[in-house]
Amino acid sequence: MELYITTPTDFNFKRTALSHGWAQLLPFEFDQEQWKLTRVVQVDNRRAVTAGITAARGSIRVEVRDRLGSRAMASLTQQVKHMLRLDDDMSRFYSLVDTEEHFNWIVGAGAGRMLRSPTVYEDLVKTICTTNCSWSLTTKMVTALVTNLGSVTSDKRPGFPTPEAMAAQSERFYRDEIRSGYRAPYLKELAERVVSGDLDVERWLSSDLPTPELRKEMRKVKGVGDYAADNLLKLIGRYDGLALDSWLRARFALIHNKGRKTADRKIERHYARFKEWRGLALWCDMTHDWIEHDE
DNA sequence: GCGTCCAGGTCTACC
DNA sequence: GGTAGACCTGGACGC
Repeated sequence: MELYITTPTDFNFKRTALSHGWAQLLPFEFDQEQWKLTRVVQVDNRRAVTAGITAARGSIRVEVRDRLGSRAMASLTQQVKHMLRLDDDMSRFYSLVDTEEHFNWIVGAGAGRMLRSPTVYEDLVKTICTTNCSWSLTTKMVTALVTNLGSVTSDKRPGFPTPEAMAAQSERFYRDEIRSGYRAPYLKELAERVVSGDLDVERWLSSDLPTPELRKEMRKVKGVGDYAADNLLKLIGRYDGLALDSWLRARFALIHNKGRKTADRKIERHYARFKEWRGLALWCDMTHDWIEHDE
């Protein structure tokens, strides 16, 4: 069965799907030939389904092979909208960048929506798996988590593991099977805190806390430092932080400083005029050429 | 094939 | 508040 979700006029499916590396991490998969995003989605407590997501005229087409009831369909719709950020209001960001020659392509391209997972928990685990390692190791860790612990759909695709499934594993499991190294105790502790109710990371999405305070909350999670917290803030829709990592620093140096190493403060000054949108302005600036032809 | 070096963020101890 | 060293893995490199 299939469903169609109307998209905002400024939405660009390609730019969103490939906004950052998340589409390469299970249980996301991206087929660049067909421009199809595949994602395993947990539609209720018992069932996960595979959703094939493609762009249609003025909407998103979501295809599932399973028959779903109305509640499961509503859950699927809500999660797809969340992942693609269809409810995000980009108008303030667009009005800010539209006045600048170097940035106004963002408006025309409909860029700026960063793909995210259905849950903050998944984004948090994945972010921890991006720290202090190569992208190939991140991919290995996430693949191992999903294939070892994810519940399986009717077409045998594993979803992202629940906090309960992760909390039930030993630290040794995370070291030996997931290859997460020193992150092993962090991942186990995080899952245990979420299961016990000590930590409710989903509430970060609707938190009233000012961003610096929320950032402090995030940094209390073991394994979450400056970069990881800023990255998570971006994924929940707060773009005050730049989330500078080695790739971004090198990329900025290449584009704006003739390849010379650049101090973080100089990068911060470069985007300061975008105020609470500076992290998004930076990200769009650095990924402009990821899509050859915008539509 | 083996050993060594290095990159990559965060944590902890220390000043 | 700032800094140094440890943490751990995989890739690059030299032998």
